[in-house]
Amino acid sequence: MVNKKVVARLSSYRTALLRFHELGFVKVFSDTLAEAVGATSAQVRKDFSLFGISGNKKGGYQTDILIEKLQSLLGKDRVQPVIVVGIGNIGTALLKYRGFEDEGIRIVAGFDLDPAKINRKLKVPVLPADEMQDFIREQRVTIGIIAVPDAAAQAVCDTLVAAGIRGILNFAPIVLRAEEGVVVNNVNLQNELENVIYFVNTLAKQIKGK
Amino acid sequence: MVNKKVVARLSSYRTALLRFHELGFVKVFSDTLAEAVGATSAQVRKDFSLFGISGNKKGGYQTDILIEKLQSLLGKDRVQPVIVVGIGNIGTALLKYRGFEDEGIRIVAGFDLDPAKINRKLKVPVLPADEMQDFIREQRVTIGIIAVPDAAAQAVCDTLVAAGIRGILNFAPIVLRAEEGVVVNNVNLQNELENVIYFVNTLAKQIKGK
DNA sequence: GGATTATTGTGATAAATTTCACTAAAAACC
DNA sequence: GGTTTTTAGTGAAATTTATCACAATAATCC
Ligand SMILES: NC(=O)c1ccc[n+]([C@@H]2O[C@H](COP(=O)([O-])OP(=O)(O)OC[C@H]3O[C@@H](n4cnc5c(N)ncnc54)[C@H](O)[C@@H]3O)[C@@H](O)[C@H]2O)c1
Ligand SMILES: NC(=O)c1ccc[n+]([C@@H]2O[C@H](COP(=O)([O-])OP(=O)(O)OC[C@H]3O[C@@H](n4cnc5c(N)ncnc54)[C@H](O)[C@@H]3O)[C@@H](O)[C@H]2O)c1
Repeated sequence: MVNKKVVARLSSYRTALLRFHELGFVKVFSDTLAEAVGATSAQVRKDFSLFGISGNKKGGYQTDILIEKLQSLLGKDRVQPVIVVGIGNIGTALLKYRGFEDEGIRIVAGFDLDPAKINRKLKVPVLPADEMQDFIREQRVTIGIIAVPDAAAQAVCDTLVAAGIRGILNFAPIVLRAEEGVVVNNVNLQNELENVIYFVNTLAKQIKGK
Repeated sequence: MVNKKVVARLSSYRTALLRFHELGFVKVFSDTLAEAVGATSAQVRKDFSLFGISGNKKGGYQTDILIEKLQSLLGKDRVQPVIVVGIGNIGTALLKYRGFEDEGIRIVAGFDLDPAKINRKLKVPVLPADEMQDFIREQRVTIGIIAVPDAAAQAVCDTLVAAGIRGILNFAPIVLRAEEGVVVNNVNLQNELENVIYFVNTLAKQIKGK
């Protein structure tokens, strides 16, 4: 019943609400929120009802209470430690990004095979890959990001899962196999770009064709 | 009828096929392909039938012909020039990534407001934002990637569209408004991570609850 | 305080997407 | 050359996801 898309919308609602809150909005209506995230008002209400979130007939939803509930649903009530494996282009971008901290996501370490990438002095240290398993166990990290080349991704996945990682965000363009109970979410940037290219090309053809 | 998800699968089929081809596979079956991309064989065949791609009863699909057809559908028969706006963490990762070139995606320039980021000498030059519109028009670029802070994203989007960009891959966590006919695809990394966190947390609860 | 208005909450309905399950045809086998 | 096997192709069915539309109700107005 609760699927990836609904949860993604919850995240978007939350992001939008934080902005509204900052702008001083005390309450917000389903259609305001819908507009902000590109959905319909009925969908906003349906989504909320799915999680037992209710507002006020007339009067909408109280911004701070709503934020509170979404925070809790999305696990924002405590800091989530996350590690990044593969400190190349993408891995570095993630490590350097300052936006996660305010959102309760703390990248606690990076790992890489390449000795040149290792640096224990950084605020977010980059450690050798062979220290990864111990680190995960000791720090009880459950979320990992895979940003290694595709050929290495499955092996890294296996290692992570063996050490106790339960959720993976994967940037490598392959389908990872992991045991039941491990959550894998893929971000394939090339596919995303190709998607744009496809629709631009077909739209262009349609227009020419008309 | 043709939606984002189908096209995303086409991209995945293509990626998998290139690997199969490299491994010397001359033909491939719907269930092999399905397994490689995490789909079902019926879905693979349905997807292909949607695009008029047919194989051979028994004998499956001929790898090279299939690749050819997907290439053409995905606009790989010519190089697609792309620009990146905002050469921060994500923008830099994209500019430096070597994998796009082999895939017919050429990042032709980056743009940034910050003078410190400008460098015309690079293989992929980083240019001042105010040269962006002329560049797009002169080079007839139609695809752009937005990797600027959320507060700047809508303005950048408007500028891009005014200059002729028809498709946008957006990394900023806001919903961009663009005129009809402009394709916008959002990649929200924070949402993707929160998704993983959500499902890890709810799975953990379920297990404890049982 | 009764009428009016605005907005939620949700069953019913519709649309989209996926899977099923079977037909047809090509290849392999005997 | 006929039989068996294998796999594509595809309508039909099932499932999932989104929209509609309206009753319920709280605030506002007069
Ligand atoms: N950068 C992009 O824009 C982009 C775009 C599309 C896809 N991707 C995908 O994202 C992934 C990462 O891309 P990137 O550009 O950051 O790659 P990269 O080559 O810059 O970095 C990969 C890093 O992983 C490290 N590594 C390799 N094997 C490892 C292992 N077993 N354990 C730990 N570290 C290991 C390497 O030393 C390197 O530092 C790749 O799968 C790539 O296909 C990236
Ligand atoms: N880096 C990540 O891991 C990450 C994670 C989640 C979301 N994001 C989102 O991706 C976007 C980019 O993130 P980032 O970390 O690369 O940001 P960043 O701050 O490192 O880089 C942004 C760049 O955009 C430039 N810029 C600002 N306004 C501009 C304008 N009008 N025209 C041209 N350039 C302009 C800045 O000078 C800067 O170089 C942001 O919206 C961020 O919220 C990034």
